[in-house]
Amino acid sequence: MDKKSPIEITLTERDDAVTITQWVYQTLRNAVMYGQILPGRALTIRELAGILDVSPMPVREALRQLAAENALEIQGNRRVMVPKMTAMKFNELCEARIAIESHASARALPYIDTVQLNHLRELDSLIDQAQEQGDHEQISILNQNFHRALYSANPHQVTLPLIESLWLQLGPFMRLATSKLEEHYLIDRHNEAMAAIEKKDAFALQLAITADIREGIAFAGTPELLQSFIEHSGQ
Amino acid sequence: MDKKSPIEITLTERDDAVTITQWVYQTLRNAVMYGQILPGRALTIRELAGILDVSPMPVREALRQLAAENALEIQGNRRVMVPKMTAMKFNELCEARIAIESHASARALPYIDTVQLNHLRELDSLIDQAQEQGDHEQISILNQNFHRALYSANPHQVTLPLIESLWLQLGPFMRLATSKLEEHYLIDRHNEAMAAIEKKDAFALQLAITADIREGIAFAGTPELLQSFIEHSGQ
DNA sequence: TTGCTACTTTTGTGATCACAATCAACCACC
DNA sequence: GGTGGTTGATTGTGATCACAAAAGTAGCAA
Repeated sequence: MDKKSPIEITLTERDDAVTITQWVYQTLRNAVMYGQILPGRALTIRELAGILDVSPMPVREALRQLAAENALEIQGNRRVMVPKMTAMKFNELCEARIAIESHASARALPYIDTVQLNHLRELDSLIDQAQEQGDHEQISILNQNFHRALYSANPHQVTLPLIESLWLQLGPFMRLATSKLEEHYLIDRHNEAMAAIEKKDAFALQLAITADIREGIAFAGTPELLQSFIEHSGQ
Repeated sequence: MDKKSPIEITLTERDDAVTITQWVYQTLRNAVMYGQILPGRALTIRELAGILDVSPMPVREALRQLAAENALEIQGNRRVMVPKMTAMKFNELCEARIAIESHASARALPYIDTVQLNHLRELDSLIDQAQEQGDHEQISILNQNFHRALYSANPHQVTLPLIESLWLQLGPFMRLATSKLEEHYLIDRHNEAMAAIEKKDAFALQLAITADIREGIAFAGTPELLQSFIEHSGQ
């Protein structure tokens, strides 16, 4: 069963209020996002079903859903795997993030009221705390929450699912990157974003978001890290 | 069985080389895109399976896949339906199209060689022909092909799936709109786009794409049409 | 007529099974 | 020893079944 590289998936408690398919979906999604599944590693339904201790059926549905979100790739031989990364693709994903997220931030700005502003402030201070403690795991999660909260202020939001798809595709490689830039992430662009929000300055907000994204992944764009992406992707 | 409004889905020949799930997926996707399924209409797996004359299993998978692409909406009571449209949401979708597609066009520009340029020219002339014949069905399809061909020139393309998701969400309402603006769609922005491509002028290309999208849906933004969207959506 | 309750039906979920396509190991043959 | 074909195991696909939750319906009471 473990002829190929073994898969270590962190299992969470299964809530009975949630369908098995949803639980499997979330579990696999996290495994992809946290880079627990090597890109290029072929996944089989029955193997995952065995690991997660469920029947193959929920796994099938979860895999198909993740494939539809571009988190997984269905090869012609109808095998499923985490897509391999290339330097160019990584760059395209980052630029796409910037284009869509800066747009989403500007579109959300008019809807931000004091309640949401306070929520953002709260997240911002939590990020500062995590930064002091050097908890990069937490920083990454809180940073996502910050962005999500910002875009979600728009009640007619339609781009968030697209953005989440991009996050999912970048996920495993972002983590690889952020673990190495610990000391580089100095400037807190969120403060700039907060200031722009308070001034209702859409352009400044877009600049802050763009800078935040670009700096968060800039060091992942160095040749040696990009090379390591490809090596990891090559299985 | 037909207590609710009946569903008329155009059935295509099923190719044996293709899995049933894929066929069901394409069939349902077209049905959504062409507005054959009324927004708000609750869909049941068994009903669709009966219409398509397949077992419930492929329908389940196809529905889940379409839901992951935001073509369908899974309600809390785990019922599935085509999402209802609102004026604000329609506007958000259009602006998202402009943001992403203009970005995608600029990103594709450097990769367009003479072969792809000729392909685009061919599509452009086909659109002109269809326009002379007043075949709006064909115009709509060819227009999509034109955009898709343009963005796909980028070999590291990552935004096309996101764009297709937006098209899918706008699909049924776009058709409602384009049927009414027959005489309005006069200026062929594709010629401008072609000129920008030949000059390798990214900014001009973005402007042309933006104008093409905005004009194609501008008349759908009139209050009365938006009202009709909501009425149709209200089932 | 209106509101609630109990019952019946329908529906989504998930497990199991059958089958054809695919993959992997193996062996014969050049 | 390397190569091509063959057999056995594995896999995805799709059908069928069982079950609990949800929706719909009928009946009764106010």
